[in-house]
Amino acid sequence: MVKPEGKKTKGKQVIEIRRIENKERRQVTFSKRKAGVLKKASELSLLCGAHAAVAIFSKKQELPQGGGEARRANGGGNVFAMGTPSVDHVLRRFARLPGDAYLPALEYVGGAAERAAVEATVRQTEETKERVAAEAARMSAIGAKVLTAVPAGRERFWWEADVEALGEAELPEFARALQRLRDYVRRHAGKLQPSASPAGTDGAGQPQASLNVL
Amino acid sequence: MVKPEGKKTKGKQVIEIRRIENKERRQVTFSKRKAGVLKKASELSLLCGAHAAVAIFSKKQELPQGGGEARRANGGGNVFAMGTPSVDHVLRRFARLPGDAYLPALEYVGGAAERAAVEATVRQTEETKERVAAEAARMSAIGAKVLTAVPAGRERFWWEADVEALGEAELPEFARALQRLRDYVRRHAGKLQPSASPAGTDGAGQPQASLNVL
DNA sequence: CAGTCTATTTTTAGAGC
DNA sequence: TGCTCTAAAAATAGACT
Repeated sequence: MVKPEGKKTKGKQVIEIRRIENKERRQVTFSKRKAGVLKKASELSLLCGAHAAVAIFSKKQELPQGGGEARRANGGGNVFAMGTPSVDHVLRRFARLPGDAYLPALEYVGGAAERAAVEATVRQTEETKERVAAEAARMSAIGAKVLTAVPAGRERFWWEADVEALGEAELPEFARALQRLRDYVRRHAGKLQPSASPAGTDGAGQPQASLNVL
Repeated sequence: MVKPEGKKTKGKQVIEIRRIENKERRQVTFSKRKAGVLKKASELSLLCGAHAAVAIFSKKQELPQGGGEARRANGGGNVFAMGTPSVDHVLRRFARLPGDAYLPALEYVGGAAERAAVEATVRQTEETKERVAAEAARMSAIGAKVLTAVPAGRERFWWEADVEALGEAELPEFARALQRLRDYVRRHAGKLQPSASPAGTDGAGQPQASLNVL
């Protein structure tokens, strides 16, 4: 009988599903599982033709009672990721876009179409901010909003602003703005009679683009 | 030697990650994997203390070129789910809230806190719509937006309105509203100097609640 | 559809590069 | 952080209830 020579590793161990206190282990687990969730989500999307989006922030947005400046300074560390419609797992390889400077810690996982669109627009920089915005708006419901919570820093588009920080500083006014939009939607959602589209003066650019975003 | 008696099942089979054509199989897989993704996401959130949100729509939002009415009529079939911060897997059991009538096809997976808040407000019905809205706004960046894309029907709050349908019908005006909000954010995001919070007249309700939502 | 029950396929904890 | 490797834990395709 050959001596078993012992197992090389202990293999996957059972762990309780509760906050991992060891910072290092937590970080490793975060990376691994983040990838896992994204993969699963994209597979679900692909397999069942369903819209799916995932957003993951590396650290809880605790809002340390007004540490805005500090937060913005420390690099944000706001990891983030999102996926939409179908998505080939391979796309996850494209963590960074060419116009990387604009999308720092952003891990992009999206439909090839959206991704290409964003990438293209990003290249055109400044003058196309509006178009990028429109593009983002056309993305999945979550997608757009998510793009809104990218870590802060300079040279970002509005939709990349750190909404967190903004919330801390401009909460009152921002809340009011949000309220306005809310009211607006509530008002129109009520009499939502799919009549012929008012064929009005749109501001989005693309004609009947599907605006499935708030 | 005992006759193996043959295996009872073929066990998990390998499947290609591409759209499952068989509608039935697709539906089953959807259910199973949806649960899987949600679980994974909540575990990641719990294990690493990260904000995580998942949104899954049962059917791709293809927007059949103006089938608004039809879409709203056929029950939408718009399954949806979202998760935030921590989340005990058990919470997924609470697929339906007491005030179920208001949250039909909504599968809720969220922090105990948020969930409780929403549940409570939902119970107070009509007169508390505003509070529910505020609550939603206080949820994770994605959360709020997601709540916005719930399947259509009657007796829903604005944030449950079928933004898809709305987009088709009111696109122009809606786009303008969105644009306004956009401009607003862009304008203030620029001079984002984390000064002392203006301590102004908020409209959200809870004092320094973290408004990490667009 | 939501569970149940296998037999397998996947994912991943742990340790190291 | 990103990979690699291994062994064991989880997820899940398929078939049924």
